[in-house]
Order: sequence, then C-alpha cells, then structure tokens
Amino acid sequence: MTPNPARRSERSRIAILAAALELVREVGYGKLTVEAIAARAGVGKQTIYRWWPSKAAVIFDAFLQHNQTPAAGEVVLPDTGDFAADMRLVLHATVAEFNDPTFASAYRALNTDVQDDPELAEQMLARVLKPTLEAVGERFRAAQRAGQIAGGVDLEVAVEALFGPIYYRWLLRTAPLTTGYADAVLEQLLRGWQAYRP
Amino acid sequence: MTPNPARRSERSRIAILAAALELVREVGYGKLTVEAIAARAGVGKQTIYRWWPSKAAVIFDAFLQHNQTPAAGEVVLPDTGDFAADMRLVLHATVAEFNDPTFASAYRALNTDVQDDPELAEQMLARVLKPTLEAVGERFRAAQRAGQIAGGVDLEVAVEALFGPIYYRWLLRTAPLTTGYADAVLEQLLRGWQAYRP
Amino acid sequence: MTPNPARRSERSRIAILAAALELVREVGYGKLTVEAIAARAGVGKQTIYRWWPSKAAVIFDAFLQHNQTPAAGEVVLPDTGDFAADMRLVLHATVAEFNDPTFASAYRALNTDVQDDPELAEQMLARVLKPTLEAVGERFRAAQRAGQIAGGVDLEVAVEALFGPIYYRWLLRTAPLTTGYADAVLEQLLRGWQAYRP
Amino acid sequence: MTPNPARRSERSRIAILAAALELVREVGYGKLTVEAIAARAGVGKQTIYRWWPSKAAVIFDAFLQHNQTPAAGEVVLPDTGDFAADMRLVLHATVAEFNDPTFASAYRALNTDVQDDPELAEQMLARVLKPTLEAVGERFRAAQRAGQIAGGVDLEVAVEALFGPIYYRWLLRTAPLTTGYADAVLEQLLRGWQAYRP
DNA sequence: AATTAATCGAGACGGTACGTCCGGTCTTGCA
DNA sequence: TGCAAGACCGGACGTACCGTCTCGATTAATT
Repeated sequence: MTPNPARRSERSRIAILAAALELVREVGYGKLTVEAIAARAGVGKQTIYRWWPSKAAVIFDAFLQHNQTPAAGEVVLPDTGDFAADMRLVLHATVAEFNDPTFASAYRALNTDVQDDPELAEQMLARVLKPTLEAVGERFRAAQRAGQIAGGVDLEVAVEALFGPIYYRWLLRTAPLTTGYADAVLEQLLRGWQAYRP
Repeated sequence: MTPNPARRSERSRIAILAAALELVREVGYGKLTVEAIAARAGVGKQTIYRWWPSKAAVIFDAFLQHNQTPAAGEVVLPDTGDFAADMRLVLHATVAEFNDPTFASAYRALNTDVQDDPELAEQMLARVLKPTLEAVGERFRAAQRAGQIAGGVDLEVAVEALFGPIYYRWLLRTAPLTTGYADAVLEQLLRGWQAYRP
Repeated sequence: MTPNPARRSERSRIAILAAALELVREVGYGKLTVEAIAARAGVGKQTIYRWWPSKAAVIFDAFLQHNQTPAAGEVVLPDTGDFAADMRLVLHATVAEFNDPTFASAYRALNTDVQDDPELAEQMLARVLKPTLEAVGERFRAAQRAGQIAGGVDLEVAVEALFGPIYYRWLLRTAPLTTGYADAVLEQLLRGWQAYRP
Repeated sequence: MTPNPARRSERSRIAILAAALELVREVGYGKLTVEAIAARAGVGKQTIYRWWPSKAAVIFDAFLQHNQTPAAGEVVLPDTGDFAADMRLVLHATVAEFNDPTFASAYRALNTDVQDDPELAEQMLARVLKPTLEAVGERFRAAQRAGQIAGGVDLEVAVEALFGPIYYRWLLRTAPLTTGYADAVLEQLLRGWQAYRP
C-alpha cells in the first residue's frame, strides 16, 4: 500500500526536514539517527519511513529544501559579457555556500551517502550538480562563441576543472577555502582556455 | 591500562587489516561492522578495540598498509625533463588507482569518515595526501625553474587544480574517470601555466 | 521512558517465561544467558530487558507462572480434622515438587539468586514462601485449638521446623529426599508438639 | 603437565584466598571475578587457574581456610552429660557463625555454587557438613544410650531436623536468625525425642 | 656458587555474553 | 486514513570477563 500523498501532513514534513538539518549540524552525520529526527520533529518514526526510504533521502530532501535548489534549466547565471567576472561571481557564491555551516554539514552528509548508494548518487548528480554544471556549461559556450574561450577547449572538462579544485579543498580540508583560492584557480584556467589555440 | 605494543600480535594485526579491506569491498562501508572484521580475521573484538579507536582508524591503517603509502618526502616522481610527460605519468597512475576496486572502496570509506572526524581528516591529509601533493609540488618547482611553468603561477594552487578535477569526477561520478579526461585537464592547465606571463 | 504495560505483548511474555524454564533445566542456571532465552523465545533481547530488570527476575516470574503460585491467603490446605494426616499430605506434595526436575531446576536458580539480591529475597519470601507458610500456620492454629498441638508451642517456629529439614536435605543433597524422610521429620515433631505441656 | 606443589608460592596462595574472601563480602558472589581476585592479590590470573579449577573452588578453599574446618572425626563436641545444654552450645555457635558477615558471605557463595556443581556439592558435604553432622550424630547416640533420647528415634533424621530449620531461616531470611529461635527449635524437637516411645 | 627449570606477575589473545542503541516494521488509539 | 506513540524483532555496538597463551623476571632445587 503506497501512501496517499494528498493526505500527507505538511506540518510534519517541514518539521522532519528542519529537525534533520538541525541535528546533522549538531551531532554530525555519523551520529544522526532517525529516532532523534522523529523525536525532535515531534513525529512518529513511521511517518518518516512512510515518506522517505532512508535517512539519506531525508537529508537529501532537507538539503534541497534548505537551498531551494532549482531544477535543471532553471539556474540562471549572470551574463554581463565579461566572462571572467561572471565566473568569479559564481565561484564566490559557491565558496560562500561551502562556508555556511548548515549548508556544509548537510552537503558533507550528502557526499558521505553518495559513496555507498549509487541510486542516491544519480539523484544528487541530476538534481544538485547537473543544474549548476549545465548552466555554467551554457555560459562557457557563450564565452566560446564570443571568442573568450578558444575553440579547441573541451567545455565539459573545463567545467569540472573549475569546480573540482574548489570541491577538493573543501572536502579534504587541505587548506581553508577562500575566494582568493577560487580566483587563483580561475585565473590559471582562464589563461589556458584563452591560449588553447593561439 | 594502555596496551603494551611489544606484546602485540603481528599475525592478528595483518589479519584484521586484510579482513577490513576485503569486507569494505564486499559489503560497502555502510554495512561494514567490527564484528564481521573480527570474525573474518579470526580475532576477538577486543583485539580490534585494543589497538584502534574506531572502525575508521582500522580502515585508515588498512588503506595505508595496502598502498604502502610512503611518508612525506619519500614519494619520488619521475623527472625526465619533460614536465608534461612526467605529469601525465603521475595522473595515469592516480587514475589507475581510483579505478582499482580495492583501492577505490577503501578510499571512499576514508573519504566518508573524514567528513565527520576532523582528527582523521588531519591524519589523512598528513599521511595520504601531503606526501604526493608535496612531491608533485617539488616537481612543479623544478619545472618553474626550467621555465616550463611561468614565474607568476601559484604552485600550491596549481597542484590542487590538477588533482581536484580527477577527484571530483571520481567521487561524484559525473562521468567515467579515464586517462583521456586526466590528459584533457592537464592540457588545459598546462597552457595556462605556460601562458601565465607571456 | 517506562514502558506502557497496556501495549505489552502477551505472546512474547509467555514465550520468554517458557524458554527460561526450559533452558534453566537444560543447561543449568550458571550457564543460562539472556541471549539464549531471547533466541529460544523468538524475541529481541530488548523485550526482555524492557520488562524485567535481570535474569533473576525472569526466572522468578517463570517460576511463579509455572506453579501458578497463589497469593497469600489463597492457599487452601485440607482440614479433615486429622492434623497428622493433613500435614503428611502437604509434605508429600512438597517432596513431589522438589523431585520434579522442572520445578527443582527453577527453584534452585531462585535460591541461588536470592543469596545475592535482598530485594528478590523479599519478593520470594512474600510471593513464594509466605503464602504456604501462613496457610500451614493457620492449620497449625486450628490444630492447637483442637488440642492436637499443645498450647505452649510457638507455631511460627513449628512451621519452619517442619519445612526446614525438607529444604535442607533437598538443597544440600545430604541424602535422597523421600516421603519417608518427610514422614519421619513430621513424626518427631508431632510428638514434641503434643508433649509440650503434658 | 600438573604443577609441582613443592614450588608453589605460599605467599600467593594466602593472598588469593584472602582477596577472594574480602571481595565476596564487598561485591557479592555474583559480581566476584577471577580478574578482581588476581588484581587484589597482586597475582597473575594464571596462578589462580594453575591451582584451582574454578572460582567456586577458590571460594571453597577460602572458606575452609577461614574456618580452619576440621576433618571428619576431628570435630569435638562438648559432652557434659546434659544433652540439651550441649546441643544449645552447638546451635549457638552455628548461629554466631551464620551471623558473622565474612563467614556468611562466603558460605552463601558456597551454597550458590553447590546448586549447579554436583562435584562441589559432594566435597562440601564431605568436608563441611559431614564432620559436624557426624559429630552431632555421635553425641546423639550417646544421649540415646543414656536414655535422654528415646530408642525409636531415627538419629540421622534427627540431626537434619535440628539443623534444617536454622539453615532454612538463614538462607531464606524468613526472619532474623537468633539464638532464641535455635533454642525454640531444639525445645520442640527434644520433647519429641524424649516422648518417642513413652 | 652456578645452573636449570618451574612458578611467578603481567597482560594480550580468541571468545561469549553483557546491557544499550537504533533500524525498520507493526499495532494501538486519537483526530 | 494518516498520525504520534511506542513495542516489537533483529543485530551491532563497545565493555567485561572467561580461560588459555606467551613473555621476561624471580626463585628454589640441583649440580
């Protein structure tokens, strides 16, 4: 018997996602329990299991809710014509998110889950990463058309070359993640992209 | 109170690390239990808890043991004079490791743990990442001295700009991790590093 | 926090007590484990710990259940007017119980626990010993009124003087416990009680 | 390889028995552990296992040591000619022992073990109970010869009829064990023994 | 007095059970 | 019918002891 979404309690849904977000930040993802979420949300455990298949799914929804993540195609990037400046803006926003404790704890949790759960990995890719990646890709294409990126540059690789180092430093804590670092990465890549076919 | 390392059973130590590695690959990190490790290793649970503070620490040691990770300063990179070729070699080795199932499952487990345990994060940084990062940094400096990298390039940033995208694609499974991808990333960066101060 | 008795599973309760009784007979009290009881009863360990504070308490309840021990005041003894014959009946019933393996193993377990746990001792006194002791005491009083026991006999002492030797031989295995032994004890005491104030 | 008693460390033997006695009184028999005895005695665990087959055996020895229990035939009872007075003396000594905390805790432990271990039961019977029981039996026979006990009384039963009630009250804590109670039991039995064949 | 061999204190080892916690399911009233 | 509450079975947790098994370091009897 699949539950009837029409009868779903919105109040409970909100409370559960909020509780999950609070708790993951307070105790860390490893010590996060469904029972604690239920208790904090003032909700029966069954109400969680009725609507989410796993703890990971709850965190995933909580993360999406918190960031009001737009669907693919809905992400809008600035296009001032100055490609470098536009990218700098995007990267600074990313750095700011990663340095926000609530975002960071939930996102770390997500990255944890994704390692063991390929289905979730796909969802995360589709609903979290892809929208931004594609929007940035689109902006890259515009830049390429405008001659700000050389024709031979593989833009799919370029996008990951841009975000990978940010992600790397954040996840592995090799050093504090700053806008300065993001700018430096962008700088090195930009020169390469421009120089690609001189 | 604290156990006496002189009396430690080497046979048990080896068996535990091997069992941990096997199991993390077979069942995944989320379903890995200390009891299963002990059973597989033919060892009492207490023998694990006596020598490791947590499941994470066991995996960490197992990972180090498996990869015979050298200490910082001990990593030796090829220096043929051809910087690009040397880097290609290093990246291909990295890609191969990431595509080795045993390495991959253990390394994913490590990346999972590191998210919740700052102390482990530091150890991982120091014993796993730093040695390679610094050796590569050293090779970068030689290349800079040889004029293959422009003077203005921040080499600390450059190293992470190189490995970040590899790590990103592997961890998030945005697409299969191939040597071709690694080469493309290297290509884009190389041009930037050369072009830096034209 | 404290469990709600209204929701208690009667099926589990019965299964646990039955399993405890079986196991104490099969393996002895020293080797009886809560895990084995839970496994035999097809029950989670927590269900045992939820309702009983200790293994001893389970055995206690199992014992009561098995013997459908009546509450104080509910034990009814025969009163045919022939005091000696009535007592013989009671003692023979006691001897039969002590020679029943299931009763014996559980009762030995109880006697073991009682040595270390004063609270359980009190419960055993109140729920197991007192009911019979008092009923017998009542019968003694009737006999005293009827002139079958001399007036000066301290009946509280008399009751223990009657059961003590049965218990002693059973517990310490000085010799097999038979009805003949019980009769002989009764005989010696009866003469004393009658002769008390000649 | 059975150990060579000639090389046995007397110092350790004494320390172990003393520690066992102290601990059984302090923490109760249920919580008494071999490790604790070894630690308290400043002795390796193996030294205990080398010389005693079980915790029960240690307590048994400790008990014997503490009470310098005489071998069978060595117990000497007073024989003043006044049978009642002599018995009163014996019973009072027994009551005093039972009310001595160190004796009591060890003896309770013994009675606990005996329930599950028939071999120990036999040893306890032979080395602890029999000596006294037989000495008392001997005194009974003298009394019977002197006409203080009627000819028809079964003396084996009589002895247990005397000690059983003491033991019963002490073990089951139906009421405080006093010399008055012992005297009352003796009184009731004495009259019966005298009246047996009038 | 030197040698030898067993016992000793110490404590790591493979195990078993402990009592607790939590996962995911099921049941019972309340709304 | 969905809900809060929470009991249920199962299973892993990390700990405590069991009884066995090395380790040197005494220690006592034998050379």
